[in-house]
Amino acid sequence: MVHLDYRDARPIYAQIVDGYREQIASTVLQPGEKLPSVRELASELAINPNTIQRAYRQLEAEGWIATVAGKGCFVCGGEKLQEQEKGRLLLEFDETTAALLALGVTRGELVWRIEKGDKGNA
Amino acid sequence: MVHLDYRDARPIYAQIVDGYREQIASTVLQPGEKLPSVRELASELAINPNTIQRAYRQLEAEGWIATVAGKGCFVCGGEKLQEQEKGRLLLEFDETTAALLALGVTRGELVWRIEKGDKGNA
Amino acid sequence: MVHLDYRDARPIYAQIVDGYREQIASTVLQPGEKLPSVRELASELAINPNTIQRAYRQLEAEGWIATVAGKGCFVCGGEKLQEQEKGRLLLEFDETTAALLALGVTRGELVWRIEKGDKGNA
Amino acid sequence: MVHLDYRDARPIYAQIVDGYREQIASTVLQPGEKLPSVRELASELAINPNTIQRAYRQLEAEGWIATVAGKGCFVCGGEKLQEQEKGRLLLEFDETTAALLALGVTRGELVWRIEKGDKGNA
DNA sequence: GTGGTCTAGACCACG
DNA sequence: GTGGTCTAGACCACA
Repeated sequence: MVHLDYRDARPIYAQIVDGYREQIASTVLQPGEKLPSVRELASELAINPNTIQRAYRQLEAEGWIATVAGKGCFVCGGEKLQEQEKGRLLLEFDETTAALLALGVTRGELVWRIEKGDKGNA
Repeated sequence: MVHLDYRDARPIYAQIVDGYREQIASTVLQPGEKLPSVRELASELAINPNTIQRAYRQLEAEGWIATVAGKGCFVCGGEKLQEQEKGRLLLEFDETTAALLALGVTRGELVWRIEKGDKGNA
Repeated sequence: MVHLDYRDARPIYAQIVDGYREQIASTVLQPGEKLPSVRELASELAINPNTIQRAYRQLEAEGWIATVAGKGCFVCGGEKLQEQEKGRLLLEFDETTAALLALGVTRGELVWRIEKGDKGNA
Repeated sequence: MVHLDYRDARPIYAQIVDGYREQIASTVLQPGEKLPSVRELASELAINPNTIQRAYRQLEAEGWIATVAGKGCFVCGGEKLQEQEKGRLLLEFDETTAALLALGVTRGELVWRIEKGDKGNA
């Protein structure tokens, strides 16, 4: 499922796209898995089916999912996409790191923040 | 100065806000320093003065600058704001880190990316 | 609705902000209630939609309302905001009280002014 | 003296006017007392003499001070003005009280806030 | 000269 | 139809 926030600056359809993109990229949703149908998700989120459809259309255009007429939408097995997403995130990682260093945060503190989750996340 | 990218999804005024926020947060712009006047920056960037004014208004609302009518806009000396910004960046750092780990990037690689700049920035 | 006074020193947008802030703080406007649309209010008050939009933007920045693009602006359920507003008013109350005492008004008279409305408001 | 705050929304001259008005109304400055000269105050506050002059002009127009050419500016003995100011403050007091009651503050708490300063201020 | 306000009207994204 | 952005240009108060 996806979490909607009406106070978020992003339009609803974009929140859905972002939500699924992240879940697919991180393999929370496995390749081949079926997404909820347009009507189903629309009624669950209490929003217009058109909005869902637009989100699915974009996810398909980006290659994250494939829609099979009459059957539903399924997660693609996209290694290339994961690579692309990884590249984007690494860039963001480097930028954030640089900004934090400029603010006086030490490399040691950043390393510590990476290591600290070690116990909980395997 | 600030770099505008018309292909960027963010509206112009937001690009200006983000640009100056970053420069102030990283002390590239020192407290007390004067920002270009509304009209000046507008003509340099070839956009409407209203757009600049909107950006400056938001920077003031966020506490980054103080605007003195008839004199100009000046960078605030904001330790508190830097703390705030640092918190925001650390949050982003953690989120990006989590997403990368979920994608199979190892902690070691992230740590390496942090250390690698060590020679250049000391 | 909001009352505009062109003889007021405050700019129009500020009068609108103050008017709605007061109504929301005093729960005359209940959380979830919809504010008039930008164009609607603009035509009712016979002023430019941009001016309304600026007022709404500020109300949102202060956390009083949430605006949903394409749907409208809605009053937030803000207990925290009411607390904030209460603090602001108490400060103003103390300052006014101090000034009146300095002018020779007795504490008894001020207390009387507070009690006098007792019949009407329970 | 008067306290200036460049981050205050009010223009500088207005801050000066408000500051002196308050001090005269509360008899911190006694009738007949001499105000600092335009040049003197201007250099103390490190602002343009024109700004001081404008403030003094307005204070004179409102009847709080009288300027004697070649001698200086002096506080008027203005009972009528104090009455006027008292009326304005009482109105503000009533409005603030009403707003606080609407927010659920009890009359008892307001009365307490009035009485509490009783020891310190005689 | 500075910033602040406001108008008039355009175009866009969203639902 | 909704709000969001931007332009063009006016007038004002202030320093």
